[in-house]
Amino acid sequence: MALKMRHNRSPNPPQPCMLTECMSIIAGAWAPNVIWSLRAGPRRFSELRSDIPPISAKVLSTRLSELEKRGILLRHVRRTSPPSTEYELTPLGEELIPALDGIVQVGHRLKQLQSADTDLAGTST
Amino acid sequence: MALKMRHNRSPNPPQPCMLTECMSIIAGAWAPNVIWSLRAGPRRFSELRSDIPPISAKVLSTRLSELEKRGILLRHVRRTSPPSTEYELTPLGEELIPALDGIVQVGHRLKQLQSADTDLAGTST
DNA sequence: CGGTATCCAAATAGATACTG
DNA sequence: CAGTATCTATTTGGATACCG
Repeated sequence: MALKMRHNRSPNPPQPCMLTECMSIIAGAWAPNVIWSLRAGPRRFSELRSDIPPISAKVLSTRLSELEKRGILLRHVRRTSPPSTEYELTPLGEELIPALDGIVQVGHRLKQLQSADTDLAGTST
Repeated sequence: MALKMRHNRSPNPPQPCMLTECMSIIAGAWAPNVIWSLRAGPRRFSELRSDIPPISAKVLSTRLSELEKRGILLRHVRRTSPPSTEYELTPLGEELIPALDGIVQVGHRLKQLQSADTDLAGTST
């Protein structure tokens, strides 16, 4: 019988493919920034470009299409002159904000740790 | 004071570079899977390879080095014969788990939504 | 303004072979 | 077992030009 389960070493990773697939939502260097820029409300294409300085129109356009297709954001075109387009997070998209925030928190502490290390290295001789 | 605050259109994106930098912790296709596989306790190199099926030794090795350097995990070498190495999340690394989990939750609902769409499309004629 | 098309550069990943 | 080295393939991003 397969009852000789080890207390650790559990060969029980819950679908790594699922994780990979979910992570692909925010894949690419810029998707998280797009979501982040939209967290406070709708933004237009050129506003997003200013929010996220070195992003090219092509990449921004590509990311926006993908995120729209996945249901993370909505695109709203106004046929004014000049034309105007607004992008806005869906409720589901908004749920990604806390997750991104969590990662930023960890990143922040990581930097503090590294500063502390440097600090100690400098004072220990 | 700067009271003429616009209710939206706020030109106030909190350091997109910071977000980008933090996100780079989990950059690459496999880093999240590595962290995920370690969430239940220490794992050895070959165990991680089995956990995350199609990962090559080179990529796993690269990711592990990066994550170790950043302080997300610890490497513990046992000079036994044959040699054995264990990888383990640091406390900071463990803090990434809830964030990853949040993303997975959203991904999961996204899939449900898409199934619902398909379902409706099939029944509406 | 809000994109798309094309071409090119850089980063990431995979396959294979080899080492301690 | 636990990697590293090398080479190549794929993906991603950037620059520029151009269109509605």
